[in-house]
Amino acid sequence: MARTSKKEFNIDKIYSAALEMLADGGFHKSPMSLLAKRAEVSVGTIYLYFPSKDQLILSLFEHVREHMGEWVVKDFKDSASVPERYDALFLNLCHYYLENKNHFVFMDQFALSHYNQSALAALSANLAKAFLGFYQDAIHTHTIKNIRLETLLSLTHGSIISLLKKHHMGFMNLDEETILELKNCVWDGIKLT
Amino acid sequence: MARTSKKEFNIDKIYSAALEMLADGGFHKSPMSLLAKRAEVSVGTIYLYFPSKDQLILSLFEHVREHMGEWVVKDFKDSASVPERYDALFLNLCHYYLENKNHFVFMDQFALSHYNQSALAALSANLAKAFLGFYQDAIHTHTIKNIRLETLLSLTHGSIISLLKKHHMGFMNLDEETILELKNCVWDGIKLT
Amino acid sequence: MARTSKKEFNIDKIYSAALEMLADGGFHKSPMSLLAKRAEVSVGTIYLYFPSKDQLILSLFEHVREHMGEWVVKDFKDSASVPERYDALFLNLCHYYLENKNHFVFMDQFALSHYNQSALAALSANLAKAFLGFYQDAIHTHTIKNIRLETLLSLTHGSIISLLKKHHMGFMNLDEETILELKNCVWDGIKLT
Amino acid sequence: MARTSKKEFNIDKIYSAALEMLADGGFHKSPMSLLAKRAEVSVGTIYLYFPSKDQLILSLFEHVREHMGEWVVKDFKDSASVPERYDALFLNLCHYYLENKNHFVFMDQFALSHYNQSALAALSANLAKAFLGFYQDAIHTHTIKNIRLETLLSLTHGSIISLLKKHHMGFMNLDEETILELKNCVWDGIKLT
DNA sequence: CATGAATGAGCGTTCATTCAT
DNA sequence: TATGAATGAACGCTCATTCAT
Repeated sequence: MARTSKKEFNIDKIYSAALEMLADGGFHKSPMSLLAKRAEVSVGTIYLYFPSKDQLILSLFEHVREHMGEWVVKDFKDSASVPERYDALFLNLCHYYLENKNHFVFMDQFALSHYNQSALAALSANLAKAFLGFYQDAIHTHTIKNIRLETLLSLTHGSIISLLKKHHMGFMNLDEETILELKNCVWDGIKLT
Repeated sequence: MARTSKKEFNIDKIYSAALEMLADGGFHKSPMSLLAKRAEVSVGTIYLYFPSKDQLILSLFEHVREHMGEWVVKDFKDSASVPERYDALFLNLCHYYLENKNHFVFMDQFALSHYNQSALAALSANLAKAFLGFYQDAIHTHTIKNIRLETLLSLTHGSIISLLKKHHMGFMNLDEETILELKNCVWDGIKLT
Repeated sequence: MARTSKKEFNIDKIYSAALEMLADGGFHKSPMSLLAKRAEVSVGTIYLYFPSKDQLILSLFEHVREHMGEWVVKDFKDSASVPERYDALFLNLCHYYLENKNHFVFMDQFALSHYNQSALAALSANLAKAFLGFYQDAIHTHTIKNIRLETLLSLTHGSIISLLKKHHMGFMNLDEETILELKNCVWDGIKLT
Repeated sequence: MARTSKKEFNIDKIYSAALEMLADGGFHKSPMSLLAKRAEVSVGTIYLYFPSKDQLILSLFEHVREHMGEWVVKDFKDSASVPERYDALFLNLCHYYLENKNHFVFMDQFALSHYNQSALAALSANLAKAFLGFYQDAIHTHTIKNIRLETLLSLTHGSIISLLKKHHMGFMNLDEETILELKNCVWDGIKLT
């Protein structure tokens, strides 16, 4: 227990420090030595838990993906109506990215660039399942247009990410009203009559 | 004149080589020595024209922005109707990104991360003017909803970029039909009645 | 007693593992952590018995020297004739090195480079005594030429080591016939008519 | 010419410094940074000429082998008698190793260990040719015993190396008389009648 | 103007050694 | 005693930048 706690504690410190550091300075300007300093462990300790910097990034990606997946589908009910599920997914995603700036910046810059493998790969199993469930029901019940999955994902995720980037980069202040504005526009864009 | 031509010729070779190289391997794996080799100039020559690698990236960003601005508003008429102008902007943007993979990858990975300064900064004066003109007319004539500029930009650019990323990363093949699908959805999302 | 046994048992395991490891990969590629794993003890345990890696090598050298000394002069009789003693020393040495590859590689690569101190230091007290006894008798009885001790040692040991290196490195297969060939040549080279 | 000279000058400085450094401290304790300091060039410069530390060692081995090969067969005449050629090879080899301590230590510790490939690989083409020519003539004219090539090489090289190691490690002082003593013993060991 | 050899700070990674348990 | 997680100095190597030619 003490062992496990210590190990998990260290890994958590490393993850947190990595997210902060990468949000601060990007992949370059983020040497392992600085990460060690920020995480308050030695460089050697990082290599005790991760075989390389690349693997650390990969593990961090999976860590964030899981964290995001759990958070976003919290209170999400498969039995809810399509519009309710759309609202839940859209708003939860926005709020998650809004409240977890470091996660957002990391996912945007690293995970979604060359570590990623497919369109849905950035979503955890939970989240992908919720999204696909919503999508199939919505199409099947003629609630939304029968468009390609990629189009739908780009419409929602793409616009959300774009808006949050503006917010986190300080070009604008993203308030709840604007979030709803975007959500309604996207909904109007995909709904059937 | 001959001098100027030589200089401009070299700078063009450097820009082209940089875009290729960065699309190939990202910012790391792109040393100045390799750029020099690809551009068929010496390292020293690059430093004659650009004071540092960072400044080169910045200049490249402006170069691409201008190029894109000129291309996208080609044949664009301020006097056309709002829907026509929407179609022109949307489709031109899509086609430009589709046919200029290196520009897209560069703008997405580099320009929009550290180097950018404001929401519209990624658009050239030409393009920003065309977009704002369209936007004001569209609002004023009650053709589209009166939403924030940022929301509108994220809806269009954000979803376009998201979809093109999927295409250029090889997760999907983006055909004309899908482009139209996206364009229509976005339009349905922003149009008034 | 049980304590001592445990300690000696551990030290033996460490020595064996070290010889294997060093023969496998040389001094580099032989971290203490790997040694600990191979010896099935913890790193800390090794440092209980040896103050440093260098000291461990030194102790290992002495261990091997003693082992070799005991083995080579087994059945060696000071009362035997000079040629008989020559044969015994020469052949025993060859067979020892032949059958103990790890010892040979270690003595050749490590012990004889930095850690050694004198010409005879590589020989255990036993072996040095046997060799010097043979040498003095042989000179005194005019059985061999009156040459310098170092010349004699280099003739025998040097050529034996050279041949065994070829064998253990896989450049040749050292059979009994070749050993005898070498032994006879050396003998012809040092004997007095 | 100036370019070539500068390059060759640097490479020579690197080779010399490497030989000194390796003789001083072995492969470990010989970091590239120290080599750079000793060679009075920067680390980067070394990597300009050699792709890696291992390749540098390999190139150095070939450099020394060629140098040795040229030196040892200087004044060597294929037409000389077998005993004359034996004397020349034996004594030249001894004198070369005697006067080039760093070369000797390097060849003994590195080249002959795991960078080497075969029994004759440590000899340059020149030297190998001279040696094999001598050997074949000597066997064919019944001047020396018909023994395996490896045995012969180990008798000569092995004993020479062993004796020179004692000298260069400071255990003895190798004078001309002792060299002749060894040469004669080996000759007596291999000659026919 | 143009070159590219030379530089050296800085990187990712290893591993001998320590020490809290 | 015995452990092995933790340490950080030191390594091999890269690459943005400079400057003699």
